[in-house]
Amino acid sequence: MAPDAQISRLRPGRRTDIRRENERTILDAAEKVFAEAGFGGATMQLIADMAGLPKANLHYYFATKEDLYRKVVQQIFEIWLDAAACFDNAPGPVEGIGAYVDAKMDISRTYPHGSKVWASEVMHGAPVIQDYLETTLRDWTEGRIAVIQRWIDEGKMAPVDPRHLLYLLWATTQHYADFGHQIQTLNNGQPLSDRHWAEAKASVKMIVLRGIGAI
Amino acid sequence: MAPDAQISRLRPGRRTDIRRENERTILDAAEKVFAEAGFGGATMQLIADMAGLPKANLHYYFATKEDLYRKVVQQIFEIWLDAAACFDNAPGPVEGIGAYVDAKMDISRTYPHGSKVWASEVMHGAPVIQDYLETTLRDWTEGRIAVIQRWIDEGKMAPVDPRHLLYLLWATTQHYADFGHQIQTLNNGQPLSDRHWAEAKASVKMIVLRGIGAI
DNA sequence: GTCTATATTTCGATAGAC
DNA sequence: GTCTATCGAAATATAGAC
Repeated sequence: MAPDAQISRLRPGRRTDIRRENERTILDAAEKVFAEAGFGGATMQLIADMAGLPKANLHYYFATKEDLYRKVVQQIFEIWLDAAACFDNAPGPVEGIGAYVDAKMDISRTYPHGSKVWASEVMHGAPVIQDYLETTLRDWTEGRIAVIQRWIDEGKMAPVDPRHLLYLLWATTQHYADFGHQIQTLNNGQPLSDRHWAEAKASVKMIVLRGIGAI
Repeated sequence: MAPDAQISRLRPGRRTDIRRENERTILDAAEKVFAEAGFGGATMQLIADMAGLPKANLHYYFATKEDLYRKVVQQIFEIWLDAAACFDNAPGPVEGIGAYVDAKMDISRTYPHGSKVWASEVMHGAPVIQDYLETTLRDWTEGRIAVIQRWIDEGKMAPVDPRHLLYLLWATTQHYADFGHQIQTLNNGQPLSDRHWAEAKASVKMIVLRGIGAI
């Protein structure tokens, strides 16, 4: 009897664990390669090498290159949605938008690859996740616009267009991930330090919160 | 004698005109295809079809796919540099930054493809134009930081970090080009109208100029 | 300077032994 | 579940007639 079969009987969840582990390894490698090369520039061979697996194994876990790509895009989108919780239930813009900027900036630092894959997908016309834009993202946006409008009506901030304020927040926070290479080059080739990131967060919050008349 | 040779002798500049015309046609087509498909996703065949020329002609005017791509990236970079003129010689941030936002927003509307190609190039680590980042862009940035710092010292605006202010301006203005598809989707699938663009400009300028304490 | 035909390479995907 | 070998399609680039 093969050793694998023995272990499989001793630990019934082993087979599922292997699947989950390998899928995680492949997804992480894919996120990096898709971000660095784009969908067209990425090759299954590159992803396989990055994951340390034979190319055929990728096709065993993900039927096609597009399936794998779709999973990568979904990941970053869910991370952003989760981070938006701090936006709601906030008493006013200082707390709500301040916390949202902090969360988005942390994500840009932690998941720069995912942010780039999303940006690339949208830039190319969202061929894979157009339905997300039209349903989940649209609903989320309308909900946050309502919150901002309420703050305006309550006199907690100046009457700026909530939609363009959201665009400014998305653009600025994601810029630190998507254009991270440019920022690093302008920082003498060095990655931003903890202090740099803290300054970036503070600068963005200062300009935005004062810009909307909240402080 | 072939008709071409006749014309060539009657109008000595004809041959150069044909070259310039064809190069322009190919560059325009390439900009669009590179923006929509990325470098890896773009094919010489797609660009040739878009330009209405046989694929072999592209290789006659541009030796390789990468040569053609490099020219496209250089184009948008020069357009942005030209637009920065309004930044200098301005008496203060209201005029200088206000004009810069207007100019960058106009470019985002007029050259959305070029902006996307640039974004894609930087996101992938600037493999082709890294030297531009380290020379021209770095010099340009340092110069504008000095201008902003002078405005701060003269009490014309609040003491915000000039570097992060520039990043916010770049991110926000280019967002309307790079994420134009997302913005259009959130605008009920309709492109932004003249009125929409005017509102976007006004919103950005209002938030930024008030955010830096200039108004 | 133009264009058809093709050489050469590379990629996504699969077959089939283990 | 793993991995080697390979197929068929598609891409870049070029050769050579016109």
